[in-house]
Amino acid sequence: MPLRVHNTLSGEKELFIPLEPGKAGMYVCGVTVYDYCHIGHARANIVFDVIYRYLKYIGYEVTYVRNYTDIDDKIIRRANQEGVDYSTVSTRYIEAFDEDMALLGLEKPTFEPKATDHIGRIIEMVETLVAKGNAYESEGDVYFSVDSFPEYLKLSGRNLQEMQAGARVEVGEKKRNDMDFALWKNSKPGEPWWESPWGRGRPGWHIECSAMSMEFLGKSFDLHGGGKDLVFPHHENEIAQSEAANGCRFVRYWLHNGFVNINSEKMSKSLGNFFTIRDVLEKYDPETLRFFILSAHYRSPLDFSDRNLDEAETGLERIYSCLAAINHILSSDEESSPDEDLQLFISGPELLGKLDGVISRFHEAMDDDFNTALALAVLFDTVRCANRLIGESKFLTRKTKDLLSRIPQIFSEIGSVLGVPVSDPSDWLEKLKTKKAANLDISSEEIEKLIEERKEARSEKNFTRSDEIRDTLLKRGVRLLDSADGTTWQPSDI
RNA sequence: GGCGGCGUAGCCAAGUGGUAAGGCAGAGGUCUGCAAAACCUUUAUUCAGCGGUUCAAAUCCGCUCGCCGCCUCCA
Repeated sequence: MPLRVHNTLSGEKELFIPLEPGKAGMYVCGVTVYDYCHIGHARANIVFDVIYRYLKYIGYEVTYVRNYTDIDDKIIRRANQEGVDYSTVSTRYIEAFDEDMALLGLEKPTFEPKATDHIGRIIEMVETLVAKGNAYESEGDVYFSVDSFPEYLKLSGRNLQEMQAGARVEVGEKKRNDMDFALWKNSKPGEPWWESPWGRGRPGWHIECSAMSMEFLGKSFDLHGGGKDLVFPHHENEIAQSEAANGCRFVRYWLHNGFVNINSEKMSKSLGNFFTIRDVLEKYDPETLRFFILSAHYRSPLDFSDRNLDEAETGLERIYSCLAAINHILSSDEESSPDEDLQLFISGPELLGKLDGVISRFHEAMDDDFNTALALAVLFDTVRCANRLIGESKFLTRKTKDLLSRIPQIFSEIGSVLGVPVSDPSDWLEKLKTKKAANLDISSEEIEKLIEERKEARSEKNFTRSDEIRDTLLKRGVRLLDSADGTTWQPSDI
């Protein structure tokens, strides 16, 4: 099945046909670097990371550009508050962003341009727009004239007249039309500036993305992504600038991810209801966060809560437990006899059939507008079937092992696209245990001592005492696990 | 007010015309001295409500109710 993507421009899923066969150009609006990133940023970046990886996985040569907007009102305001240069602020948060993305396991885009490295391009573009009559200078500012671009608002499906009638649009005497937006801003005293034909100034908000995408991907390219909240005005304005300046279609497919919500409300800086990526990674593994984000379709809202993260953790643990069990079986040197080797237990054929279909089911899911939730379900389906085979096999034949050995390979292939699961199973499980154990108020020596005492009690059939020890430990957050090999323990809230 | 989206089991979540994926929790079972853990099995005659189109609808159309987003910086 060919790839289909939901295009905001048409509001429908469309067949993905790139400009050049075999190649894909993709631009994603990065962050304005004035603060630490929150989970909403994590979602956007993880979603487009997966899209980038999937495009490569199905054979496209992808050029992926994700910018840093490193000059903007909020950066300047922050710098003024701290009494430092704007670049001190932007540099700090660019580094923080890079660290966060690395922790989340994101692949590096092909290019990560900064707006301030492309001021020349931006000025050229503004000059073109002025020359073509789509923009005008006014007291050192340059504005885009929305009346000069008849298709304005085609992405968000709004109506210009109605928006102008809206009471919330501020009247600016410098503008010819209230809806006109700044391409270039005259810099006030104390603000950073660059020389331009209109005097010293700095770029407006939207123009940097138009200039940088054109620089790296050309006047027209395949995919442009970002959060839903960028549809208007940011992407609408990008379209107006780019198409007016270049006289051709700007972007073929517009992709927008849904928000992360807190109690069904959008997480945002202005509402103050946000968690930074750093906050969350203190409590949860990056793969858990990724798994959580991918468990919903990228366009749907996603409710963020400890409970939902815990559920994601439990789900991922199920996958890793299965993989660990398989690894354990494959590494054991237990041998069966030659005629037993050909046997496969009842679930064998079922698992065989499943395994043959896993990759194509994964493709189907992802080809349908990157349905990662469905893709994850394919993994669970395989896990259940594998567990059943392991459970009912009285002894492990060569044939069983061969069959099971395909699972880690398949999961690793899928993991290379989704970014989960990508860890060594026992390492990941061990890490989870360690994390939980850190909250206990009892030392492992103490626990081991009690386990030893309980072992003696049990050998004497003193079950009253042994159960007492077990209960005591459980109250302190330690769960005992009896097995044929002896007793081990784990934190009880796993 | 304008535009857009959503409403699927206790919870999370796929499915957008052919008779409800998957996960978590719950229940039953295997195992166990008893447990726990693990694993297996199982859990929606029904998709917010009401009408309509159709041989057939959670899926299409209309209306109603509820929630959310954008319209101002925002992933």
